[in-house]
Amino acid sequence: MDVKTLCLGLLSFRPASGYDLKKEFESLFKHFFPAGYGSIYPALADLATAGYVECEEIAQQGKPDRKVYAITPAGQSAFSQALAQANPRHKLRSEFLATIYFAELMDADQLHELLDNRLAELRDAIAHIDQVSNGDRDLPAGARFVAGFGATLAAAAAAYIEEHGAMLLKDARQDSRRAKRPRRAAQTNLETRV
Amino acid sequence: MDVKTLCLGLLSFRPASGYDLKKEFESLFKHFFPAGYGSIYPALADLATAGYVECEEIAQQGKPDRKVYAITPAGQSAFSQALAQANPRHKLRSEFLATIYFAELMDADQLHELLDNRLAELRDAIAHIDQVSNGDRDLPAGARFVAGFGATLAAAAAAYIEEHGAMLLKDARQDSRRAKRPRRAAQTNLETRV
DNA sequence: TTAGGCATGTAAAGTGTTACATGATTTG
DNA sequence: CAAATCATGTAACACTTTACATGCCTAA
Repeated sequence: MDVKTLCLGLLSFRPASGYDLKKEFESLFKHFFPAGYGSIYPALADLATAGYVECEEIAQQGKPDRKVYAITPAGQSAFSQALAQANPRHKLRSEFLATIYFAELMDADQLHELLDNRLAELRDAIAHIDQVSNGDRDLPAGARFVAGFGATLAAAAAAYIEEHGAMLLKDARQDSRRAKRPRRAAQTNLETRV
Repeated sequence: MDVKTLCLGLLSFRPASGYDLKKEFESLFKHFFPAGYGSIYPALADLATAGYVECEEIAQQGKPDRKVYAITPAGQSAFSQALAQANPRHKLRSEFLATIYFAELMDADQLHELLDNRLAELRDAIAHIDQVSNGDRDLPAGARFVAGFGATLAAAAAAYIEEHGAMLLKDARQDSRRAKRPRRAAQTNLETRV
C-alpha cells in the first residue's frame, strides 16, 4: 500500500482534488502515513493514466484549474484487490530511539531536550487526533479505530518516557561546559513530572 | 540519522564487520530501525571513503575476507555531531492502519485475519525484545530504555487491538461467498480474548 | 500589509528494498 | 542430506523528500 493506493482509497469515498487529498493526509493520516504534494500529485497522474480515476477540470478565476478526480469501476476493483492483499506492513524508523540508544555518549542537557521535545510532539499528536476525531461526530468505525489506536499509543509512549526517562539521565555525561549555567532543564515537563 | 550514521555509532562501541552489524540490526534495532545488507555494505564503504572508519581485512579459508571496520577519531567526532543534531524524527508508515481505515470495505474474515496477523507480529516482537534484553544482563541504560519502550508500545498496541477490534467486525461486510464455510476465524486469538 | 490559504505541478537528490551472484562450513 | 550460518557485495528499482516555480484572494 503506497501513497498511490491510499489516494485511490480516499477517492473511493468521494471525489477530490490533490489539494483536498493533502488535507486529508494532514488530518488523520498525518501521524501514521504522511504524504506531501510531491507524492500526491504524481500519484493522481499515474492513477489517471491507469484508468483508475477520471479527472474533471473546473476553471477558476485567479487560481489554477481545480482538477477533481473521481474513481472509476476499474479503480474500485483495483482498490478492493489492494485491500485484500495479504500482508500490510507497519514500518517504523525512529531516529529518536536510535539516538537514545547512544544516551551514554550524550550530555544531560542534550538528553533532556531530546526527551522533552519528544514528549511535546506526542502531546501535540494526541491533541491533534482528539481534535480531528471530535470534529466529526459520526466517524466510520475504521477511522475511529485508527484515531483511538494513534492516541492510545502516543499516550503509552509519553507515559513510558515520563516514567523511565530518569534512568537515562543518571548515566548521562555531565558536560562541564554547561554545568555552571543555571539548569534550563529544571523547568521541563520531565523534571516536574517524574 | 540514516543507516550510515547508525553503523558509525555501533562501530563507536566496538569494531565489527558488515555481517556483525547486520546481526546487531536484527537484534534490538529490528523493530524500530531495520536495515539489510543492501544498506549496510554501501554505508560501510561510504564511511571508509569519508575517513570515518578504517578497514582491516582478515583472510579466511573458504570464505570471503572478513572486513573488520574500526572507527577513527574523525568518525568519533562526526558521530558526536550527528547525535547532537536537533531533531531526530520518529517516522511511522503503517499500511496496517491504512488498511483498517477502510474496514467497511472489507469482509469480516479478511479483517479477522488482518487483526490476528498483527497481534501475532506484536507478540513475536515482545518475545523477541524480551529474549534480546534478557540475554544480556548488563545492557547499557540506552539499550534498556529502547527495549522497554518497544515492549511497552507493542503491548499497548496488542491490548488496543484486543479491546477494540470487535467494533470493526460489527460493521464489516458479511461476504456471502464465505458465509457458508465454517468460520476459520472462530479459532483466532481475537475471538477467544475479546 | 502580511500571513495564510487556495491550487497546481516538476525535477533532482536522497534513501532504502529486493533480487542477484557465489560458495564453503557447520549443525541437526 | 538439508538447512542454517558465515561472508561479501552490486545493480536495478521503487519511493519519498525537498526545493523550485507561480500567483491570486482573504482575513487580521
